[in-house]
Amino acid sequence: MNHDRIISNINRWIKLTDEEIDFFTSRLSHRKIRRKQYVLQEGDICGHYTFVNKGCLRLYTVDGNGIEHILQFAPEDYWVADIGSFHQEVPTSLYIDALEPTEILQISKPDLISTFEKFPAFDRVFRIMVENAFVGLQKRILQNISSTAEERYLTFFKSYPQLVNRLPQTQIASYIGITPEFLSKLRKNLAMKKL
Amino acid sequence: MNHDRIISNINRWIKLTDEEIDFFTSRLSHRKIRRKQYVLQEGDICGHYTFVNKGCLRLYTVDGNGIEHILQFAPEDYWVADIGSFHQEVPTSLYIDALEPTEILQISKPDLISTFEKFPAFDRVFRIMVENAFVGLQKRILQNISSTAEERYLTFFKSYPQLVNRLPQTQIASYIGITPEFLSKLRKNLAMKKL
DNA sequence: CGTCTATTTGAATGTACTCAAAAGCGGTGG
DNA sequence: CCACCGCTTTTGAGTACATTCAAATAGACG
Repeated sequence: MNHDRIISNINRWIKLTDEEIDFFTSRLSHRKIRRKQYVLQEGDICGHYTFVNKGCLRLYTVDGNGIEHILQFAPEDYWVADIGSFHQEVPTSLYIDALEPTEILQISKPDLISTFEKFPAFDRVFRIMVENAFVGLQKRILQNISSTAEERYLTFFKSYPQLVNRLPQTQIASYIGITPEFLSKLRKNLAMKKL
Repeated sequence: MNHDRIISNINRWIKLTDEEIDFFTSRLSHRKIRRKQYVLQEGDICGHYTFVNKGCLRLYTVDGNGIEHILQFAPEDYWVADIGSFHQEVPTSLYIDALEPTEILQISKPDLISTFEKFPAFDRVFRIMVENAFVGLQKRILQNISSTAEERYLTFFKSYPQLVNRLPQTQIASYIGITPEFLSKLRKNLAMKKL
């Protein structure tokens, strides 16, 4: 399996030694996920950090009315996990599944812990990764509490241009927190404004 | 200055040695902040992690219409910083100020970096702290995209019971993303339901 | 080709906001 | 101790934003 993508992903934050890279990549397992196949289901304990090499996953909940609410899309070069379930080893209330045929690399919790113990640089790598994700979530919360649905859609459009024409609109609606019907109407309005 | 609170805050995640604790606490600076005084202003580079020993801070933005949107309340035992501005050393778009007379402990970026270099355990401490904050933000996003204002208020009520009667309602409204007028109406409805 | 899902459209409804004004409340100075 | 000031909270009417439900249309996949 080719580890170029995950290595350059990590090297973006910290320059690692060959020894560190070899140790880490030797712990990775490779999996192919079919469309709609689950990587994590409600009730499971999240036992891996998952890196997407190809394809696209999503992280979401299902509420009491059966409506899905998407927390994160994870296309190529993204990490995904239920961090709370992973670290505290409690059952997750989230799902991860594939929106497309997807190839992933995973590291298990024991392997990640032993990596932290052996090479503290990885504590730093994962600290920085979470910090960046944290900042992204803060921006999203500000959007949600301060903007209309139209503004949120336009922000999504600018932030993830490669995903807009790749994902079904229902998924995008679920991510920005509106109904698919209303997103359809928003898009119609936007199209009319621009003509 | 008394460091009991911050030490027990950190020991919650990792048991530190006396040497680690002494090194860390010797780098902390103590400040008293008056009500409405700024700890961070838009345009500054966030140069410290701030721990609240007493009182209450808030982290927020001001939008183009002059409306404040609150990202975080930081009462006793909470940490607050603009993590993005801190790590990438870019000007912040956030404000931190005091809702009450407040006492804080701060560690500067150079001191935090040197702490990380000398004692890698602190990489882990701060990784775990950010992970926990991250999980909290995920829950808040799910609330925002899946719930009505009334549900969000009730969740806030359950999550921060000690803050509900301590903060002005305008601040809580700003946190859950509604107008103060509408929060007032919600509370009236809730009071009537329960009688 | 047929089936399943996604998208669009419309009417009716509910949720939340705006603006304006009144009422309540705490602190400060005379 | 009272009167006043500034700020928060409440109230109401009118409006805008977003949802629900139902049905029609369009696309995608096997």
